[in-house]
This record gives sequence, C-alpha cells and structure tokens, in this order.
Amino acid sequence: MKLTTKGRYAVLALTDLALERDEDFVKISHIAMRQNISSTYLEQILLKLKRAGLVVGVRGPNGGYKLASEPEKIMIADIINIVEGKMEAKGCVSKSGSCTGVSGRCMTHDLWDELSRHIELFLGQISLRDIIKGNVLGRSSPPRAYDY
Amino acid sequence: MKLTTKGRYAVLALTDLALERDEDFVKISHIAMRQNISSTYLEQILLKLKRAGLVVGVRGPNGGYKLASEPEKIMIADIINIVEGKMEAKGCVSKSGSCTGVSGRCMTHDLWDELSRHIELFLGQISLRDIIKGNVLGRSSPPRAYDY
DNA sequence: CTAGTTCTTGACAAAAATACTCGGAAAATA
DNA sequence: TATTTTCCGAGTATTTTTGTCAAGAACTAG
Repeated sequence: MKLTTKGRYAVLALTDLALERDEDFVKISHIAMRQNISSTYLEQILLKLKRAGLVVGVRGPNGGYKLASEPEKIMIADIINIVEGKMEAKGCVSKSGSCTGVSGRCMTHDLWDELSRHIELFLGQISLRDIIKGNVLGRSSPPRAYDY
Repeated sequence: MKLTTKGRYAVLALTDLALERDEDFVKISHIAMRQNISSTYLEQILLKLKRAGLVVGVRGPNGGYKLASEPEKIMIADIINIVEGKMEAKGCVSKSGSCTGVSGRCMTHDLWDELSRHIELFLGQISLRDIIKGNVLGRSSPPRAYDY
C-alpha cells in the first residue's frame, strides 16, 4: 500500500473538520495553520476529497470546507484510496499469467495481494469518529494461522 | 510502511533460495535471471541480508548464496525490515509530545502507530515456507471492533 | 600458483515519485 | 465593484528509488 504525506495530510485535515463540526465552514488556511501543513498543498488534497464527495466546499467569504457526512461514516481506507491512487496489489503486474519470474513462477504474488487486503480491511474498519474519540489503539489482531 | 521493489526483490530472492535449498550455493546471476531482476542491483540487496545474518555468502567458483536457516524460521517482516529501513510509525515524528499540529493535537498519531503494528504483525507471521507452500491466501482477519 | 569466478564495497547517475508552488479564474458576499 | 475564498491546471524543486560501474578481495579448481 502507498502511504505518503498526502494521505496523512488528508486524514489529518478531515480529522480537523470532524472536530470543528459545529462551525459552518472551515477555511483551508485555518486547517493548514492548525495542522502545520502548506495551505496550497492542502488545496489539492481537499479538492480531490471534494470531487469524491467526502467533503463539501463553498467559495467566497465565510466559505470553506465541511464534512459531507457523519464522522462515523467516513472510513480511513476511503480517504487514503481517494488521495493516493487506488492501492494496487503491487509486486506483480496486475496482468494475470506470468509475473516477474519466468514460467509463471511468481510465488510472492499472493503475499502482496493478501497484504493489500489486510491493510484495506484494517483501515476500512476505522472511522474519523474512532480517531477523534481515541478508539484506535489495540485493535490489531494477529492473522489467522495456517492449519497444517 | 515502506514497500518498494527492494523489499519485493528481497522476498523474491529468498523465496528462490528456499526453493533451491538442496543445491549448495546459488549464484546471484542465476537468481537474477530466474526472477528477472538486475543482478547488480540484487547484489546490494543480498549483501544487506547477509550482513543481517539471513543468508550466507561464499566467494569463488561454485560460490553463491544460501539461506542461513530453515525457511520456516525466516519471516517476511524480518526481510523487509532489513532491506527497507525499519518501518517507522510515520505521520508523527517519533518524539513524544507535540507532533505536526500545535498544542499536542495530533489525533492521528495512534492511527499510524497501530497501522504499523498491524502490518508488522501480519508479515511477522508469514514465513518463507508459507510462501513456497502457498499458505498465504485468506489469512487476513478483520481488526477487532471497538466495544462502545 | 594461476586463472577464473564470485562476492564486496562505495561512488555515482538516470528516472520516477513526491511535495510542493504559482497564476489566474470562478463564485459568493457585502 | 471589491474582497474573500475555493477551484483548477500547469510547472518546479527535492527526494527517493532504481539502478550502473569500476576496482578490489576472497576463494577454488586445476
């Protein structure tokens, strides 16, 4: 999975919006200042989130951004997927058939595939509400052991 | 977590070694050819793995590389950690106290922290043996839901 | 011992991705 | 109309990734 500052800024910004939910609209510059992020960079990110329908943006004075829905309905996986490209099952070209190695001998294909699924499953279970409530720690569970 | 070709090549190479366990030593050039990797690049990677004690390298004719221990004792998390830098709980500088935002308001710290733990837990449970046996698929379990 | 093979090491370079910046346009408010 | 703020596309600088290259050291077969 890809996770760069873009994804982290996105989650950070939306968390900020979730906290400021009572205020009508929050300006980019305010978020940027509070979270110590470049505001012009944050524009790009919020724009993507707006196009995807996660936030609502209004122009002009008293304008700004607002969450499009309840914090408990916005999952971290969605945020990341929108801002970073869709997380691919890297390590193997997506084309079926022969991968990196010869003769279809790509043993590691399944691994990266399963890792992606694992991460997606994890981040798909955590909402913005969980973050602002602090309900995140200790939610990791070990993977199912293989039955020999 | 960081996952680049370096990490994938490392797992691929070690998987190759695990398969060729009967042969005494396997040459870099052979692995590179079979897995379609640049052999000079692979050198760097195997060197790191050797320094960390995961593989044994022998020079001279009939030289090459060999796994230092049984495939079931070598975990994917170890491989990745060696080759890529140690996976950090990014998104927050590791220093405790104030993170990106002001006034210690870094709500997302726990998230990235827990995500790292989650991934490490997953990859720490899968061995080279699992890969060559194909025991990887379907091992993801959803995270524990938070009890409200 | 000698020649050939193979790892060892570090420096360097091309390419790609990341992390921004910039200038202007559009909309809303007053 | 003037100001504020989002919208939008393009462009740029920095860093990371992904290698290459050349010289050297160790080892083995013959």
